[in-house]
Amino acid sequence: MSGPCEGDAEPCEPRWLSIEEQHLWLELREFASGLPRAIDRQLSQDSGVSGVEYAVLAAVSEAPPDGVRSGDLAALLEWEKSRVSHLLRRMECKGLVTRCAASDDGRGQDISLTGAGWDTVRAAAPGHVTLVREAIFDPLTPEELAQLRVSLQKIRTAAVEKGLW
Amino acid sequence: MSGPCEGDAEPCEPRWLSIEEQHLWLELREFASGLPRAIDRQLSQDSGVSGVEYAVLAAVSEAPPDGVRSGDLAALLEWEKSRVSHLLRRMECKGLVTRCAASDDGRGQDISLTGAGWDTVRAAAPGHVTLVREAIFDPLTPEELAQLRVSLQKIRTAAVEKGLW
DNA sequence: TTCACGTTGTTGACATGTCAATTATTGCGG
DNA sequence: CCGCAATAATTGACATGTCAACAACGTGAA
Repeated sequence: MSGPCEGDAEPCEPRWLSIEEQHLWLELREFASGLPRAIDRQLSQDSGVSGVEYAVLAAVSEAPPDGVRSGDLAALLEWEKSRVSHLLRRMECKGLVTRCAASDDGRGQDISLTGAGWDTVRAAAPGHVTLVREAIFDPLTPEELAQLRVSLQKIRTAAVEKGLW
Repeated sequence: MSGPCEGDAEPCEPRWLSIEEQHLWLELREFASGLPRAIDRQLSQDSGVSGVEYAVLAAVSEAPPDGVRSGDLAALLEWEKSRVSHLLRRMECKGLVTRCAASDDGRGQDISLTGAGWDTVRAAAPGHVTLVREAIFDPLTPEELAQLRVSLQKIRTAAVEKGLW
């Protein structure tokens, strides 16, 4: 990241990262890969579900009781529709969710939690919240938390505006 | 995350997340999944390499010219050894890196960049740095950047201490 | 030397994600 | 009613990551 054309003459337009910037950048990448990994480990060890499975269970559990559309789930989670579809099929095989044809739209599928699905979220939620609290909220002061949220929002907003993200 | 046992009587030990906390948590997860995705898109569109491939190319390019050990690479990137191994095999097939038996240790493999590998990093680096700058460093003030790094470090340190991460 | 053990790295089976079709249905203009 | 573009979701091929087993090599003590 210090730039493989440091000494070049011609197109040295890009402003390479300083040492400080490199450190922050490294920290960000380790965070982005480490956080999902930590969540995954805790959930699979303690509750037998992966992080993505828990995300679906949690999302469906907070939806109206008559079920959610697969597409809405994909939009909510910001995932590919096919990813949701594959995952739902596997979760249906495990008996965590059910898919039944939507009443109003013949194309749609209404997703709901099974009894086992509810049991699993309820069993997994406390440990998950505890992990999140210990890892994120406890180590930082309220001011730091507020600032963190602002910074992340700025980053994401800027990226969306520029077509990245 | 608001807690699926809100009204329970017995084991309501976990401190559920407030609305504010839920928002930050959502922002963090979207960040953790969106950042790698943005990097991946930019790199594959502009340079024909995936984000992970670029990470390896960059890491090897900054190593001593006689090559790096596969294990050191895995440690540096905080990846599984087998992940590095699989990826290196694919990158060798594409002609980006070479693996030759280490001179001192018969088990080791010294990884080096091929000419095409060097060409690829050099071509990809400017666009990559520009993306990082536009997405991360430009939208935030120096104070915000410094605070961001501190916060991320605190989070990671605390998580490592507690055996999470 | 020799043998047990730790280290280095690879492999294969499997879980998961992405992308490009494909299917089925809806809604709408003619 | 018919045709046809848009929508909802699935499917299959493929890329990638994980995990556990394995093979090959080094190291040190008996």
